Amino acid sequence: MQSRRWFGGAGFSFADDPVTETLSQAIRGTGEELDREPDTGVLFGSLRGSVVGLRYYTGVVNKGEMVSLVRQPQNPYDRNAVMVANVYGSQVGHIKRELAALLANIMDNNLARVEGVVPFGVKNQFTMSVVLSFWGREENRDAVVRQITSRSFKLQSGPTGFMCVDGSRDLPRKTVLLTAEELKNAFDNLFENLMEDKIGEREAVEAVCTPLLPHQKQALSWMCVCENNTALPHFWEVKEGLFYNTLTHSSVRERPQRVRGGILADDMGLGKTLTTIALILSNFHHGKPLCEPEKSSPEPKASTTARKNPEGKSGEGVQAEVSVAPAGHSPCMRANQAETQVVCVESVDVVQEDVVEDGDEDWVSEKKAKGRPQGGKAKATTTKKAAKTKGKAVSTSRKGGAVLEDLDFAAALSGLTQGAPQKKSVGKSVVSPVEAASSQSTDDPAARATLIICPLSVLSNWLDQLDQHVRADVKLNVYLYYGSERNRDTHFLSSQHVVLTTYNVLSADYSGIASPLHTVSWLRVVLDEGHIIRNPNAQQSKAVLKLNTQRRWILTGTPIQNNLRDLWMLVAFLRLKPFDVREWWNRVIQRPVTQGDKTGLQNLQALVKCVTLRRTKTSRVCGRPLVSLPERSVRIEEVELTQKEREEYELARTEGRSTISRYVAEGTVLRNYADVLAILVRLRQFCCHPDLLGKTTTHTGVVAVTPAELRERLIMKLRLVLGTGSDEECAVCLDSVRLPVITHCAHVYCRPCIAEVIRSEQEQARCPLCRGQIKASELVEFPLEEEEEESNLLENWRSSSKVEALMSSLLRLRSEDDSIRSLVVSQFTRFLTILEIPLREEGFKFVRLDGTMSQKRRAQVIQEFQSDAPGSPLIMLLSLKAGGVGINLSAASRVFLMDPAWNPAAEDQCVDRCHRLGQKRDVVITKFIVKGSVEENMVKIQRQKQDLVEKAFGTKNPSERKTSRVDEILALMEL
DNA sequence: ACCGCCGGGTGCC
DNA sequence: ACCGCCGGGTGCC
Repeated sequence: MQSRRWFGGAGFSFADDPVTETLSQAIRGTGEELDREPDTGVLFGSLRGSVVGLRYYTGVVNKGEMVSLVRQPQNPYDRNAVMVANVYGSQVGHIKRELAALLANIMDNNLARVEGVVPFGVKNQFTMSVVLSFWGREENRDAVVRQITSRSFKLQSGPTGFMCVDGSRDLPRKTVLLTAEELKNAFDNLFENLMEDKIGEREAVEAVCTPLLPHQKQALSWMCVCENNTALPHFWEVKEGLFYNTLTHSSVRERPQRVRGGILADDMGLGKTLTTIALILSNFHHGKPLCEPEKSSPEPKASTTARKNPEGKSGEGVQAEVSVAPAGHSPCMRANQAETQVVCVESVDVVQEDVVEDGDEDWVSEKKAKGRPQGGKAKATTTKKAAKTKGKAVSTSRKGGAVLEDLDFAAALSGLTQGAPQKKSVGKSVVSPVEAASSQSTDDPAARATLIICPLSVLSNWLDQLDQHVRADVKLNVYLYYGSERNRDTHFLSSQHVVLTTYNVLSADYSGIASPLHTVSWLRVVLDEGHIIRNPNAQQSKAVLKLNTQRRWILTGTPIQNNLRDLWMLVAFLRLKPFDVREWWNRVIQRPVTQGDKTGLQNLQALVKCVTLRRTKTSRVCGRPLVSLPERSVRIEEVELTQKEREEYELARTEGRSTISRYVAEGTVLRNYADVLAILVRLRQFCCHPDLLGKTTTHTGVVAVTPAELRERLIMKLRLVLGTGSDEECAVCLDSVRLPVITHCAHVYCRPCIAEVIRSEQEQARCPLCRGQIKASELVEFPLEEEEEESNLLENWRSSSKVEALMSSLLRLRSEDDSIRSLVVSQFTRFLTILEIPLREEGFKFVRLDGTMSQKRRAQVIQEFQSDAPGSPLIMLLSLKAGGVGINLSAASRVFLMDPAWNPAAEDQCVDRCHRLGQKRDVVITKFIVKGSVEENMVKIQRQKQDLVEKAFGTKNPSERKTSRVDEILALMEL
């Protein structure tokens, strides 16, 4: 019989078991095409079938529980085989042969996604019923129905009452639907109020020389608990010897792997970096510190220059601060050494959790193996006692000066009981988090390095902060894994304390043959700005998922922007079972939530809550604000145009209005969207400076005749839409446009996004915005030209009202207090160029930061601006979206916003770069608004926008967005 | 599986 | 005895 099992075996668990890995990969792999739109499929109907061969597998399925159907084309007995697996990836059985033939046909041809629900409970011994439902695109309905009926199965319409996740009843679940507004609010608040009341505080170890603020101590405490506490999240219970998940109502025999890590989603500026550094130093194996200061020989802070500068000559791949002491004698290694005195075997946090060790469990389970239920209480007591006994054993088991550490002890215990059946049955313990050290005992104790992955822009920030917050006499090995000369030796990497790298390097390595970063067994992986990996199709996301580590952290200020799907990737990275498998995420969370199902949302909230800590700048702890930032005030300075400027402006405005009116009359606004936008951009540019338009003064809107002319026109539009730094979004990915291309119908997308549309729709490809025909060959991108007329711009330089307004503000400021630094912000980089002239003339020392600069140059500029050395610049010219989040410009306390942005959040984000932790002065923001212009209207709309309750996330389709944007434009033009 | 199916043993009652 | 019937072995794909 054994030999007939070609796949699977006795109750396998998740990641550790290679077989399961294959299985979950198989599950992941299925239906990926359809999974791309999990919430758009239509239900064709359902039918009852049977699952056979139950007795060969260990997967348990409860009444009403969902199962997944996985094709097994390689099955030696039947190439049509369809395997049935439960939520945790354990195989349950197979679909009966004849039905499997039908499903194979449907699944292989991608005609429908097939989902299974088991209507009757666990007692099925040999076969069981399964209700299969078929979801897919409407155009495939006929084919599916035909397939089913031709094989004389009967398709019932509707879900036949067994669709519920919560399968306690055989009745269709009553779904409580939420209104869009409720949903939106709930979603907005998803990440709010996640502060656990019981969260304690924890001091960092001495090695961290910066004192932690109270909220940072809380975060540290929380992070340590997340890492050390092997208890399962509260939605797991032990029921009748099985691990039961209250979210999915399903059970597993094997203890699911607990998430060790989470999402630290604090607002930026609250010190996520510092807290993470504190975590690295404070919580090595078993809650003990990684490094302690070398008290014997305090060394002067040395060689900081080497680590500081990723761009130094040899710059890249520097070993920062080489540890001199042989590894074994380094204090940093102590945690691993048996002969060292153990300071605290269990951290305070762990002790609270009522630990039950592996061995104890077995002991308990054997005791009560026969006499079933009842006395749950008695069992719990036994468990507790066992825990206590064990605790004692640990603290007294010194043998020849060696102390058995808790886990070693646990391992020893489980070793003794190896012969006993590996069945894990623990009495229903009083404390809901069920512990078992089993997951830990599989950890590689040699793993010691933390890998930090961040965007290039904050790489230097990490180095700075490590330098700043770690005591100089602590030998922390930090290796910057970056640049072509980086050391790829895995032993070397493994021996570091911290390895720092970027997402780009990671994905570059990953696409290679043997990725060093994927070979190392990490103690911890930290994703800084973790929202970067929200697109699961991205190479860097895939690379990140494949890292081999015990603990996983995501640092982000913006865990989700507007789409539930963003969250999945984070969940998958954390391996939050079982939702790291797309199917369960879709079925349990995504589809229900997008359909407005209240329980779906509650599940989502529970899920998020158990892995996330988020505080905002305005959060309060015990009634006190988290951080006390200096005041910030906004004043609007109205700018009057000169007579001549006004005339020019009115001319352009009148022309623009008539063009747009014509589109409105023709009903072609949407189709001429880029044109409309261009008109608007032109007016906004006029408000800043008449020369901003450059050579784009040609009239748009005129129908082009020759292809060259058309191309020229499209490029011009593209430049108008994007080149100015306005925040246009791609209608496919709904993100800011990257690698912009413009279609012949004048709509702008990211090249990869629209290329994918064209690839998948082939000849029928249509523009997502206007449904016009599009072809790959007709996509126009920016030519690599420019710059000839830049000098022209500066030679015939003239001023403008807004320039004058800024200059007089700056001059006044300098005469009042010449230590105050300012950010001068515009969306138009050309405007920044124009501003350079008068700044130079008046003898202001300034730097400039915009999106065209190399990362290297950016870091230099930021450092220069932040430096308090005499003669350092007073002003930074900053393009609104340059550098993204996370840049620290706290040296500035004045912000001049030269032109209003579409998106008030972009302005806020920009201001936040100086109004953040470390800011000593009150921050004053000045917004220049030209009186009687589009700018005034933009400010009005910004205000309305803030009050506006938008429709729920994700569901809003791109053209809808554009429609509302068009409404805005009409309002701006007073049409 | 308290089934169905297979195949060997068996063969009036 | 080329059947029926009985009862044991057996059992997913």
